Amino acid sequence: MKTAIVDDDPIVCSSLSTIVTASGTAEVLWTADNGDDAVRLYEQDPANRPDVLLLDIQMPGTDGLEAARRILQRDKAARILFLTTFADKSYIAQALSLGAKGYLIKQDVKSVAPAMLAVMAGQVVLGSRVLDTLQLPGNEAQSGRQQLSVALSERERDIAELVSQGLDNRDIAHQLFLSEGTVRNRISGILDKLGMANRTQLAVAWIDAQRR
Amino acid sequence: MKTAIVDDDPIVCSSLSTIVTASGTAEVLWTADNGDDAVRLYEQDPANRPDVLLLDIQMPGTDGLEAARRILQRDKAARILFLTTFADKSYIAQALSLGAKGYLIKQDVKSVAPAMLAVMAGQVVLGSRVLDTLQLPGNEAQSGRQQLSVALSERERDIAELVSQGLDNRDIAHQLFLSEGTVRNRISGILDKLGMANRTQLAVAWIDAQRR
DNA sequence: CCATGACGATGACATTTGTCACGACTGTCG
DNA sequence: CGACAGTCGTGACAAATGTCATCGTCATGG
Repeated sequence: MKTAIVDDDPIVCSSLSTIVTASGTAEVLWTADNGDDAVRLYEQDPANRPDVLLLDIQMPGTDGLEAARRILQRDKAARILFLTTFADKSYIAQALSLGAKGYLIKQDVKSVAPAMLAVMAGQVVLGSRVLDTLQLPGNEAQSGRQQLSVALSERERDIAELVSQGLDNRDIAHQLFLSEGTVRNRISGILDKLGMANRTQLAVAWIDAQRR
Repeated sequence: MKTAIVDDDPIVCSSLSTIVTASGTAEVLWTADNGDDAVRLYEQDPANRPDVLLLDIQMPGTDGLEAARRILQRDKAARILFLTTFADKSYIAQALSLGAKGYLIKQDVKSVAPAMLAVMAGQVVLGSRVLDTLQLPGNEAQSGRQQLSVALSERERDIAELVSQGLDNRDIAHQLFLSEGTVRNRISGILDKLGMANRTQLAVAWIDAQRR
């Protein structure tokens, strides 16, 4: 199987390459660190396209969603597997409505190879936490628009930052002049938005996201 | 004030430089990414030595403790401020018995500048969690030797790894074929060894440590 | 042999964390 | 104006987490 990797973090790119290659799952045709390059490289040689494209969402400039949009416009058969840090409801909704073949969380790297195989086999793959994030029943109301709130509000980011420093709720409340209950509620909201199960996951993902 | 920074992670080096410089606390004379270079650079120009040396402990080759030992051997007046990831009891004990002027945890970067000022003023600075790690009463018994158990056992590392992936105790227990109670105990032990307060701190520090 | 330490387990306990259901205030936008 | 979103607060409750004391096995090394 042939693949290509798009991620603005060179560390992620190379470790993904290693994993994919070492597992014998696929050969890596090329990598890119931004959406524009990705689109260009994908269009370049129609005869030698990746079977599955691993695509990060958060990138400077043209992001993964936009890149996917453009690629799918030309090649309806493109198999795109999003591999990103957050299980943001808005991102997931957009990715899937675009026609992506999968949405994985960077957290569990080991699942990349099997996911690629599944995608090759025509399946759609969602990371464990991704599915939980979406409420399965028909998303009535809310027509087609989805301005849910990509990412977090400023206050939420403040709190996420402190969580990622290992502070407990009491300390966070003290530092932000809030009640402990509010902090708990805020964090609960953040976890819900990002499809995470606990503060540790938030801390880990947050650090990963900041390190850009 | 003049300073120098020693850390094997270039990202840490540069961000520390930025912080120290931007805060107007000190100018950075040089940086090094290993103990040997640090000793060499320190000895090089006795007339233009850093007032405070920021020193990481975990580095390939000659580590921070060894470097400090050698530097202090020649210059008893050297002011060394350890800045490292773990509040490991053994590390702290060694650092302080060597005559270091401080021991900070990388976690809270903002405290670096004030700590340097305090050290310049002749004080010894310990990060908040560092002090808690040491039992204040006379450490009777155990003479001078300290082979506590630098770092963690293999099993403990297994668990730390899973914690840093955001798994909860139940999942960790399941994945390692342990009881949940054992997992709790193991984590409790790890936190104690490293002077940390909760799993989130462990996760954050662990990721930081692995990213080398 | 015996001490030691890593490993695993249990049960009890206190604390922290996460959820839920509320109410209230604010500023913005159609 | 009303709808709405973001913010902050409370109280109650369930679940997860961390700590302790205590026990047993096993391997290793003096």
